[in-house]
Amino acid sequence: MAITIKDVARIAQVSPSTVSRVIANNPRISEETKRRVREAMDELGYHPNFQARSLVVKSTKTFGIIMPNSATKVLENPFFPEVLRGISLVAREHRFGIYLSTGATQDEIYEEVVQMVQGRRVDGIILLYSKTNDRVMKYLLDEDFPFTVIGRPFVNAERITYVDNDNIYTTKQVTKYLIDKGHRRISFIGVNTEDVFTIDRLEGYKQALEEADISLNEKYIVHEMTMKENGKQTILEILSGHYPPTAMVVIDDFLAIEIISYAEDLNINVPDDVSIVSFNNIMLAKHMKPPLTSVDIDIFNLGIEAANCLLEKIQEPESLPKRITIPAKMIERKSCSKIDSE
Amino acid sequence: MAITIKDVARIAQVSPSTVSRVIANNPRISEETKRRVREAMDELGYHPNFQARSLVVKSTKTFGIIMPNSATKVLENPFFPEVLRGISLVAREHRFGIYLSTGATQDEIYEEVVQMVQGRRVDGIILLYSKTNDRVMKYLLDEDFPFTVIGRPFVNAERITYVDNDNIYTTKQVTKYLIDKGHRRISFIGVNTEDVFTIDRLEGYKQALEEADISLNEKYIVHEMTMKENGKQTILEILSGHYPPTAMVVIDDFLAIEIISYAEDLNINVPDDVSIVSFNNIMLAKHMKPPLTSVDIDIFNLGIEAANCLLEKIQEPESLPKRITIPAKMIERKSCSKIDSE
DNA sequence: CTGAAAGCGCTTACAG
DNA sequence: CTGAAAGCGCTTACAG
Repeated sequence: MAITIKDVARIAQVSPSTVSRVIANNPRISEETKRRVREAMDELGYHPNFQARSLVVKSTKTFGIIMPNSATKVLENPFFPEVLRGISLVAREHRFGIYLSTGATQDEIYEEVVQMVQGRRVDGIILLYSKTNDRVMKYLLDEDFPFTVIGRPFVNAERITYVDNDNIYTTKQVTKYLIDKGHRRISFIGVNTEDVFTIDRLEGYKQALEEADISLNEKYIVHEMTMKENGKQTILEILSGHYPPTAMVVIDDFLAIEIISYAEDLNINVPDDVSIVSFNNIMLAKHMKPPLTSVDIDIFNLGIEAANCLLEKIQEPESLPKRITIPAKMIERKSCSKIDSE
Repeated sequence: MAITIKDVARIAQVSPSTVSRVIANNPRISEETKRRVREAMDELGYHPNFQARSLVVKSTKTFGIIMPNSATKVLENPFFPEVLRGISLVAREHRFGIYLSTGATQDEIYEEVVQMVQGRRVDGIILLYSKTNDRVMKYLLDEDFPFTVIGRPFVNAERITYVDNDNIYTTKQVTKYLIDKGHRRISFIGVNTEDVFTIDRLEGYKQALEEADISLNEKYIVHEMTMKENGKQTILEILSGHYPPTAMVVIDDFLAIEIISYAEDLNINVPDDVSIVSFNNIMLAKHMKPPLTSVDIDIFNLGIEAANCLLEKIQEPESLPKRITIPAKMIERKSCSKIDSE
């Protein structure tokens, strides 16, 4: 059996309450007693039982982290480890633990969240994604449970604390960058009508086109799904069709790399024939051929700020919802080229 | 205040013990009573308090996962998300939760582990790495706490349940593959004397050379550290020196990609001038230029088996330690070429 | 088939 | 400055 507070009390010749107080470093306990109790704790190798403590103080000192859908391969995307690194950093500083969701479907995830909050397993929750239609967010809001989201909530944003890049603005800038290089036939690849960041980026792209008086060509917009199902074929068609795009803004570096390899199969060169900008600026981006021009969205800081906000929510449940915007920055490398106006 | 078993009892007009029994679906409770209690639970939206339950049944239904050093960027390596995906799968099936370490240094990690086990936060632990000198493993062994490691324990392997590839054998095969293609000047890049899998791979490499009567050239072996500190320079020197290697076995795909990009700067072509095999077979491997020949070590299964073993350890603490070997398989692509014997 | 009681390992008013 | 008692929300012998 594990060592309890009673064992320590017996050895130190004090009551359990006193032991509890020296653990909390209560100033009303004499130094002499503290010394004796601590000695006993060391001698026995005592460590407080966490469950018992949580039960009475009603705080678990742990963050619940909800990932999107762990079943699919989305996780190979470096977003996840990097955001976790940020969250870990602040968790560690405040001696919080991390409890991770395991759900594979939206329903499983929902069930898990309910258990986390009702079962008092965690003090607050960080949602690592934002979808257009999400029961989880609604539930958390209804329960008035402390939570924070990474990404822009599609509804009720004004009542939710979240941290995000300004995806509309950033993508508008990126698209402009392409336009300034002379491109007018620009494709957008990787929308997913369920993922809000994707919708925002598409919006930014559209705004840039509009400002430049370039009319929108629906054929230039390709959905993430069609890339997954039939990526190669799709790229082949778009690139070898009539009026092929001369530039692409691509939802993430992974997809960009995939596209580059398909283009190559067609003897289409990046950046000479098509320019590509993408998002995330993964470690490998600079080692690609060509080195990728990519937007660094500062995932690490997204994680840090989300955790900080959650901490605040937990400590001051009445604090107002807030939005934190993490600056994104395009890192210019060699995947885009100038084009002569036609 | 949250709803407790007492509230349910009151509404259903039974005692708390009875409510507890219907939660456990105890067969001795009449169907009629069960119905009434369940109705009350639904009506109130009751969910059991997890801490309270854990406290009495002395089981938390959660796995503790210990990552190496979350401070560094190691996590951008897709190993981590993929192994987690495997672990999640079995956790979910058995309704276990996942509690993640956050420590940034070896000391922090050690402290966390002690807290996890002494504080009874988890029922068992999965170590995601194996180092040559690891207090954590020793501690777990001394405490006789259920745990499993991914990787070969450097000491006490016979007393520890672990899952691993056969890194020695696999690397021997891979090196042979290069030798069979006519290479004799083969470099090994990415050893780290602290990481056991790295040591094993080096050993496999050495064995293959020995069998082929190729004498070992220490200059061909480069440490992970020197790659981190001075990677480009190192590769430049090795490749443009006297007797440059014509092939390299590289510890992982990331490093391989980096090396390929340095080689390119020197106008050294992969695979024409140097052949490269690496490990992990990341998603991107097939889209590289050239497509990478890489060993698929089946990280997903490593995770699944580690979790299964841990489950077994938890359920039958007296079960004997065992070793599970996950087959690895080289995926041949285009980063290696034949060479004429000199 | 069901209830009253004790207990899991802590914390925290209350009292002195 | 310290202790005895009650209680956090459950489970589980014990008894009937």
